[in-house]
Amino acid sequence: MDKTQKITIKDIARQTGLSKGTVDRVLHNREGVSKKSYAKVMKVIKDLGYEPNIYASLLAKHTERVIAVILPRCKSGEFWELSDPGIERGKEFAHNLGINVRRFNYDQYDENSFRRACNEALAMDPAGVVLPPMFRNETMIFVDKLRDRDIPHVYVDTKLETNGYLAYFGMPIYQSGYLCASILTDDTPTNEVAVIRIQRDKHGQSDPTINRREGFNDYIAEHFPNCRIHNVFINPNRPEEIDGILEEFFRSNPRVSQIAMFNSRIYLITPFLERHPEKKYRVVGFDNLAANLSALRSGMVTSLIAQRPDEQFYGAIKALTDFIVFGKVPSIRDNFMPMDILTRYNAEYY
Amino acid sequence: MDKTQKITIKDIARQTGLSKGTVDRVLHNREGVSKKSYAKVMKVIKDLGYEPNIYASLLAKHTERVIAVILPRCKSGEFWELSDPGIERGKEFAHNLGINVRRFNYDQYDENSFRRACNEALAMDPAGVVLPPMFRNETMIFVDKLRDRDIPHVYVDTKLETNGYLAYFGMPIYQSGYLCASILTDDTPTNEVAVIRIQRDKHGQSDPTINRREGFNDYIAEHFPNCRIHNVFINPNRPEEIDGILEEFFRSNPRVSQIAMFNSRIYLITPFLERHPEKKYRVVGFDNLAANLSALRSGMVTSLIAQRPDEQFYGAIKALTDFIVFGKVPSIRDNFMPMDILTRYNAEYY
DNA sequence: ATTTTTTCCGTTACCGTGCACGAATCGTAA
DNA sequence: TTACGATTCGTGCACGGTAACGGAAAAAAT
Repeated sequence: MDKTQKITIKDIARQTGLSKGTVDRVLHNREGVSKKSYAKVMKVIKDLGYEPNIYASLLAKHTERVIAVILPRCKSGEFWELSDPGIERGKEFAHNLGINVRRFNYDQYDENSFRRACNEALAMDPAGVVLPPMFRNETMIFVDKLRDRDIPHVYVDTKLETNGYLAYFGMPIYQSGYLCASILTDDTPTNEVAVIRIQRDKHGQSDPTINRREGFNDYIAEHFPNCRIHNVFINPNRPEEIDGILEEFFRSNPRVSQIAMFNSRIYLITPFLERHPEKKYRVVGFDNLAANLSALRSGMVTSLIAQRPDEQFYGAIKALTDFIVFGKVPSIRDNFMPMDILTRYNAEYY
Repeated sequence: MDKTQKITIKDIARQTGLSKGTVDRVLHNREGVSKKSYAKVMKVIKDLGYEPNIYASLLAKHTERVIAVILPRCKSGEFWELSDPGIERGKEFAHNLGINVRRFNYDQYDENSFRRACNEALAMDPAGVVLPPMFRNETMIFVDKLRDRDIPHVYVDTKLETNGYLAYFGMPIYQSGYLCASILTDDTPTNEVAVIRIQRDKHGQSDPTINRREGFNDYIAEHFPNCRIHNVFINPNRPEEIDGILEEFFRSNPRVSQIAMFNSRIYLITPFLERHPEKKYRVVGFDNLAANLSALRSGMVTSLIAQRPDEQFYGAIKALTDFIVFGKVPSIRDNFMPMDILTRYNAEYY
């Protein structure tokens, strides 16, 4: 308890017969301290269990420190917007400890714009960086620069298998696919399922849905080896085509009644679903976008699996702040967020 | 941004032609300030957008402030233990803002012990109190005393319909029953379900399972009006009887294959379930106790609905701290936690 | 008008750290 | 021994706010 008066630098100075200036030098590993004094101070610090007073420290130190958060520009209704509240909470947390959080946005389909955002962040000489590694190569280059300058960084969403990162906050992607399959089939015998996929020209971006699909396929293979998985491709840039494709597919495969989608755009198929309420499709998608939630509420979508992007960013900023201010290395390096199962009956509380 | 130098009380003193002492008095509503000066200071504070520096404040203020958390003694493996990590996180948060969190425990079946804990807390002259209102009457009396002393309090878990509380953090209990029914039936036609209930001599305690049962019954009535709900009573204090009761019931009701339980003790029936793996019961319970989780992993329990008791306490302590330190009144007074649906495939990430 | 009381306000000494400045001490070479 | 640079260390102010102390001004009482 705090019954005993808190130990201060002055106490240590007195105990060692040195001055607070010297104690301060030891505490910050600054040069100009003899080995003997250094050892003496360290010993007393340990014996007395000294803990610095952060208020006093923050008050006396007037360097502006900033954490850079580099992420795709949040378009309204899209995935990255979900991380917003988490960033705000992180900002508040960091602010209480004297650190500003600044965001650097880029176009998630434009590698150059990503590079620009990174450089912009670097120019601020940040005390730490949070980013999802959207473009593999550019991220590697950027992270190397950070390492040169001793700037810690934390990955969110996905991570790179480099080992310089301080922490990672994301979802267990493979398992999310596995979970998706278990919900879709509800563990009851299943012969055919449809997976709606998105046709896209690759840009060297990391694509978490690949991993997720593996988990899905594995679950199906393990539990229902005879189940057939149909792949249906749609193109979000040609919304007018989608309905036709779906109509066509489900007309020729009338026995398929379970539908999954591995990205956040399950809402794309709701118009189709709404035209076939009698079919009672079982539909599982990902992420609690507003459009997805409304499909959930109306009963078109059965379940959504949500990954708390906000918690990811909050966790990342908090971990970075703790490291910068207190020197605390995160006890867990790879942090997996819970996968929330949302149905129409619990969605409104998320 | 913080480009412009932060406004300090010295700035305000200069602007108003008064001294920092007076400004300080105004800021804390202390007496001894003329109306004229008061108004002048308030105006300048507003004009310049002054925000106090909490570090300096915390540093200069040497009063020990404490938040009292009054809750049942956490027995290992029982419900209240789940709130522990949340209290710890809250403690850390509060600590960063110069507030200590102290717990006061009592026996959850003993009203006198609850009263003693309350008085003990009161004797510390706390700056705020967090408590689940376990005993209605005693809580009312206690809360009245708090109000007399202007001590804010926050309810967790359940709330009383008094209106003196600062905030409430809990789960939507009725809806949790509704959700439970929807998961148990998976929206497919159902004729019979079993609800395992606990026989207990009432002690004037609040019993959230009543409300939950209502939600459950309503869902069933709305969706499957012909479904029969069997009530099976067991007594946790006579564990040796439980198996016999269950065997007996399910022998005479062989068509019942869906089981729900509204308290946190679904684990009580796993021995029975394990002896009948061929029946493939669909089982839904509440709360992620260690014992429940292991039943989930082994496949005996289908789903658990968890209510994040830790988040409740964290939220409560945070809200109280924000109120005490910054005077912030919570933007949302009644805060409902998400109801997490846990299955064997996502449970390990909670 | 003078004294007493009350109201109002400025001054000042902190709180615990950070850091710049300059002084003391040490080692080494002339 | 003296001189001189390099180390090592102590001193003191600053950070922004708090609150006790006591003095000045205003109001009330004599």
